[in-house]
Amino acid sequence: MATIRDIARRAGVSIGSVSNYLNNPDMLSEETREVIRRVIDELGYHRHAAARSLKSNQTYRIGLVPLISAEENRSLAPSDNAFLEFLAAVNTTAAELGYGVLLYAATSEAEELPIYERLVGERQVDGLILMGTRAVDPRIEFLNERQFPFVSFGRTQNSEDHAYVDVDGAKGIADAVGHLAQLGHRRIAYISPPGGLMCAIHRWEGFRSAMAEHNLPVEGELVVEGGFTEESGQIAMHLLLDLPHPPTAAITANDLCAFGAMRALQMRGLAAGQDFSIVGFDDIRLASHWYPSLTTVSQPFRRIGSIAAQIVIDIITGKEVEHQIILEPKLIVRRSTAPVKESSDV
Amino acid sequence: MATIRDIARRAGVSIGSVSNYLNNPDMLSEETREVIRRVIDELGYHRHAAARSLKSNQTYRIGLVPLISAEENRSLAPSDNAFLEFLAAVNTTAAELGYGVLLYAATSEAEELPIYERLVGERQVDGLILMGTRAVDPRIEFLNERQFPFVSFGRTQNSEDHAYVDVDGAKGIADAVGHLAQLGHRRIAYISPPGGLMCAIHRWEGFRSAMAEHNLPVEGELVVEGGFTEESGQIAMHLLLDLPHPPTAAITANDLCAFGAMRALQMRGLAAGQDFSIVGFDDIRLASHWYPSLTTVSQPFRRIGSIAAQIVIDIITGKEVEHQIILEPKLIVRRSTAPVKESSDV
DNA sequence: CCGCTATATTGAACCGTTTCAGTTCCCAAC
DNA sequence: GTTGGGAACTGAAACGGTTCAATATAGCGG
Repeated sequence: MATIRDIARRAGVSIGSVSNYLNNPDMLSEETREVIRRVIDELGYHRHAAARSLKSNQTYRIGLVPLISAEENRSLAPSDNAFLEFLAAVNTTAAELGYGVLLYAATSEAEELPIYERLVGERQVDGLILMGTRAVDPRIEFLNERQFPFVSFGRTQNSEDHAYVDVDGAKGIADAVGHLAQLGHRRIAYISPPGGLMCAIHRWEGFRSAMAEHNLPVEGELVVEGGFTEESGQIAMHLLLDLPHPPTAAITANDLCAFGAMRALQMRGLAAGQDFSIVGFDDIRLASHWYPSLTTVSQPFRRIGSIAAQIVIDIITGKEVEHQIILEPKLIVRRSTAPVKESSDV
Repeated sequence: MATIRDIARRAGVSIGSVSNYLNNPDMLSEETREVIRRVIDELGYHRHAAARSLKSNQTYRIGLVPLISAEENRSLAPSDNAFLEFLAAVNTTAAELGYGVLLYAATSEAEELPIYERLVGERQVDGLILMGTRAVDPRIEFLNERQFPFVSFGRTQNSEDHAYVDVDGAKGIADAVGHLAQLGHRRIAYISPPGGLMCAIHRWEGFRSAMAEHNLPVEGELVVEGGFTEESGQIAMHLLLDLPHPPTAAITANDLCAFGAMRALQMRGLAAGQDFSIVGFDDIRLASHWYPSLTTVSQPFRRIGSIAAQIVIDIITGKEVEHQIILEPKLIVRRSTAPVKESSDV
């Protein structure tokens, strides 16, 4: 395969000029550029990425370490459309800016940190995008300490010292509570995201304060820790329906969880959207196609992914821009929520 | 950051020994190994990936170029769970074998080939995994010509000369036809995958021959080209229901398409699984959670992804193994198919 | 005690870029 | 006609590994 030397020889110029053609074209005269252009075309020359990286310390790659559950059950980086939308946007925006996305799978939480250490240590990527932040996140501590460029989707306890994009989960949940309150629901259950996650903390805060604002009591038995899977929603809903004095509505961890909850209702002969109101989170594509269609808090995953890629590349290239962005989610009202039925509210 | 020379100096050995420690540890005496191990631990040393690649011509990365529609409408590399499952498996298996997965988004078909040329030309990856193969696929022609390691998910017209994993789509569709025929359906519609795709050809062959086998006529008006999206299914189904003599069942391009078709039924007051039978393809997770649950041809995406990664890495490392694998799909019968209703079969 | 083999270790050369100090050339200014 | 300065171009050195021919050392039989 052709090297920069082959091009130089064939074009009758020095390797320095060829390199300049590739990196600082306006240092060359138009004639020289033209000659080099022709030879490069002729030979179908491409720069050797590794050689370039070695010398320039840039890989033009950003890394992403998804947590993939081997057994396809409860995973924090949910194996669902939300992640896919996010990834698609990251990937598209990165590609537009000339960056590839390196994926390195972790199959358990314990594997994560070593993978980050390797990616950073081997200089496989110029920057990283994290997801599923915990309140205290060892990955973020590590990257901060190493001063490695990164951005997280989600905040942490100490978010002032790193770049992030996040959705105002508190507001999203508060809107959901408001919506249900307006429909007359008083016994509103809350199926929370998995404990360690920072988003669980924000959302809980939103739930708590919105309930207070609407003068609704938060009852311990109506608060359950769920997960981002159908199964978790199903289990949680069964639990709630087994209570002596069950709720009339539930706000769930995400849309998949909501689907599971709806399934539990169905199994007991209850109709979601009639006998019981369900609110999801995420607004994945199927939410609107579900039956009944799902009322849910919409997260703009494509925008989030695009912004995350943008930010981490800005950091890499040393551009000074806003690095801490919180987007507004939006409550999408559909058919899975309805006015409370007197009968069921014993 | 520490280099191999730092390690060598500090351990009192030559750089060659350190390199051997990393690549051929049994060339060293136990004592030397021990000393080097300690120093490496102490300094948290990792090999510089680019330097390694430059000399050894190996990147320990495999590439994947998903076709991502910017406007999130009809895409060949469908933005749905099927792809995600596949990707998760590729990524997991690759990681197990020490490979990362480099994603480079294409946002249009025209962009694809140039991206492959760059990835190969710049030696960004050691091998590639393709998806959504066309009957005559320029990407495959290019890679074959360059003798670049790759495997495709899906066959082509000339599949003898490249490695692939595929599902026996013909058999899957034939099974679906058999199932519907057994339920008494005679007017079976077929909503096909997009035209250029090789899988469309195989599946069509399966449909045609299975219909013949069951002595059912294939009527032109009951065959529609669809796509891998809900929208396409909805449109196609409306088309079919507008016919003077509509079908009683339909086999669709994939599960999303089936969901769209079911939605069209619903909009006309027809109940899928009662008034009309629908068969999907893929068996994504939501198929079983849908209402009514979807009868569909199950593709083992996780196995496919895992095998694809395995094969391409085998090719890269020069291992001689079976490189052309066809997996059996499996018809999963659920509630969206039922015996034909006499009334609707005018 | 010598030569021989096997094992362990060494370090220079090389991979293909980027970078930068240095050279050449040309023209404007005095 | 000399000088100074800028634009265009050159090529050696460096990036951090891997590889391999050469060397050192140890062990052993005769």
